[in-house]
Amino acid sequence: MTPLLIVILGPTAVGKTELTLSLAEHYACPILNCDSRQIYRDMRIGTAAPTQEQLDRVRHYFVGQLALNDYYSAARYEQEVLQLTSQLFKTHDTLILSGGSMMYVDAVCNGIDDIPTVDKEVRATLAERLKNEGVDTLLAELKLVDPEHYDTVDRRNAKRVVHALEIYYTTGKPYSTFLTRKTLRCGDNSAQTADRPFRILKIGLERPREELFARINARVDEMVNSGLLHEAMTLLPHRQENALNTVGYKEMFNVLDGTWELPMAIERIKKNTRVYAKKQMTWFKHDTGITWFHPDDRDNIIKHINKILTTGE
RNA sequence: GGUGCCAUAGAUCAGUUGGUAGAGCAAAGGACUGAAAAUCCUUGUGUCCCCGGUUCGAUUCCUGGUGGCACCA
Repeated sequence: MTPLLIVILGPTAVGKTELTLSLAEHYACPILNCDSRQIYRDMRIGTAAPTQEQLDRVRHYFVGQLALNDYYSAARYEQEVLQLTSQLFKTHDTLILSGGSMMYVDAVCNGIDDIPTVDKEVRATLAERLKNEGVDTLLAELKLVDPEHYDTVDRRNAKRVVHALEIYYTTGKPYSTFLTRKTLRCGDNSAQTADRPFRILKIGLERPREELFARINARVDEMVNSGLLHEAMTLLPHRQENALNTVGYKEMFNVLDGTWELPMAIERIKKNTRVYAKKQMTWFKHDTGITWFHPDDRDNIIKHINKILTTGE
């Protein structure tokens, strides 16, 4: 029988953590967390990472294992997950991957093109040039070195323009030559599905918007009560790290700077979290391979999984 | 009870020297290939409080009403 990777996904605060724990206990399997921020140490409160008590209940991977200045990416996550699953499937028929980082989910389920990692110095140089010369100069340069990508790139998005140049200056080859799939996103008709030595079952969790937003607001209040501001204070020296370019911390840094009052920051965290949840739903909406459930509908979720399990191949 | 000020988008307000309106915020929609909780794009019709008057035409001016705020009794 081909092993099964159960992927639990959905917007932030929908209730993935609790349901996933419950499923992991039911199927006696570990959890592969799929969250680009919970994977860092020292950001526990603001990322709503699994608590110590939850970590004790079920073996977790990809939680709190990176330092704030460690480089990471969706591609690296894909590799590490594939490596880990090849080990874990020796002793488990079923594994659970759970999280809301859209690109990470798709990298695992769908694969991601093989693009080199950007050279550190190239990145620094281009960041400096963007600051001094502006996007237009870099855009003109991209047009010269990679006209194909120039045609399709979002030219208002400096980050994309810069990245294409980073790849060009790192490898000497145009960025577009590394792209073999039309799109990354799952569910797109043009998307290729990666060839994996396991089956993938995608379960989406959703709630009515008002219900989800109420949970987000409540969770932010909880974070604040649990010491989010203090956590942000301890992280302040590392604020320039990408890991901390994250909802919850950005706003609290403003409070610590004295530019915002705390209530203002709390409102903005709630708002920005709602916006993030909306972006996640927009992304996942396209994926026709997802079966959607309410997080409270545990029995039907298990029924659904069992049906897939018993069909074997 | 008297006097003054205010009444316009979800809330806060701008504005139209009379030709039926607009900002920031909130909200909504979308894109997405090694930094993705990132980054970027798009979207503002609403009895301009109500009845009447003046006017070719009133949200704008005038009378009266209603509601709110302030001050005086």
